[in-house]
Amino acid sequence: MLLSKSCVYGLRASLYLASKRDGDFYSLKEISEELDISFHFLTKILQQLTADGLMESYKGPNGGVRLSDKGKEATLYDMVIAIDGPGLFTQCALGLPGCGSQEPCPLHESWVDTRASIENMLKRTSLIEIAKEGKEKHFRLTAEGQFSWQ
Amino acid sequence: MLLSKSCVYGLRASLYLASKRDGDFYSLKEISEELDISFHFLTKILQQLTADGLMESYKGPNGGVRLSDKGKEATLYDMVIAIDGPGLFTQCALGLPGCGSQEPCPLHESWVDTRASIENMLKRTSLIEIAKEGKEKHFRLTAEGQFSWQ
DNA sequence: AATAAATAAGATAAAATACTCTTAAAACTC
DNA sequence: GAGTTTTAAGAGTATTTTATCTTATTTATT
Repeated sequence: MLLSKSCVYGLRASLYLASKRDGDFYSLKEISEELDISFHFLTKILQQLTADGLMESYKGPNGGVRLSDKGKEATLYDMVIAIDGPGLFTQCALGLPGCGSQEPCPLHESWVDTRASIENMLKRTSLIEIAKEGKEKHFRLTAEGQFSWQ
Repeated sequence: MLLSKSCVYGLRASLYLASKRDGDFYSLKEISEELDISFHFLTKILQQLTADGLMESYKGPNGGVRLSDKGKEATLYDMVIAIDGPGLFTQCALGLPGCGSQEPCPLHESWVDTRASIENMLKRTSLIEIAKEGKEKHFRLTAEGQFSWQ
């Protein structure tokens, strides 16, 4: 798969938050239940995003997580980088270290373009914009479609 | 990563064979040494490609593997399908089952295009053609560049 | 101050992927 | 036909990814 499961869960949770009221904290329990993601696993992933400054968390009753100012401007690309790292956008399709225009593998030239198109797709729009569109068009964010943008 | 390691090893071995004299069998030992891939692991992967009809094998002294007629016309796409399966070209970027134009996820429309560009890149040229270009331009097929197209 | 609700963090477990080892089967050489 | 070389196949191990469980720590409420 293109993205790890951690990354996909992180993206879905990010879109969830991007669709909610700005500034409010949403509990991990609620997010994990609505998006049907393992609570503990999601906790780990969002901790990473919090450590990266893309989210903010607050402990205690009525605590939870929300997008930080940085997170509100972030794109899918920023989230992918924070969770899966830059590998997808830098590595050789054949896994050869140091592959580049200097010492290319047979796929290098084609792959550079394809890689860029993946990168551009993820960079194109901010989470907030995607969530806005998702809200308008009632796009899915879960397998069973149980989540509603409200 | 985009492709599994099995898949990358399979592609590299396929390009190796595509660059060699048509019809000759090349031993797994030789391939694994030249391409710096674990012998036993490579064996498994090429067995898969043989079972799939993309390669032919011959046992005993002077035995080995070679591209079948089907394999000679194959593209990288065919090899990827044989090893990693069609998931990369069919699955939702957010992993949602049944995601499609009927019930799209927020990334669906963008992802469909990007996915197609990956598919087209892999379908564009046959192994033989890529190997021919690699030979002409001395492209790398190993980390250290020890392999030579000769 | 005590209790409860929530995230943080560490340890553990399960599953998938990557890799290795051993034995069998086929084909050649003598 | 005995011995050797090679792929085939199955079992076993290691590592990484995914997921769970347990114990802190922080904050609010009473």
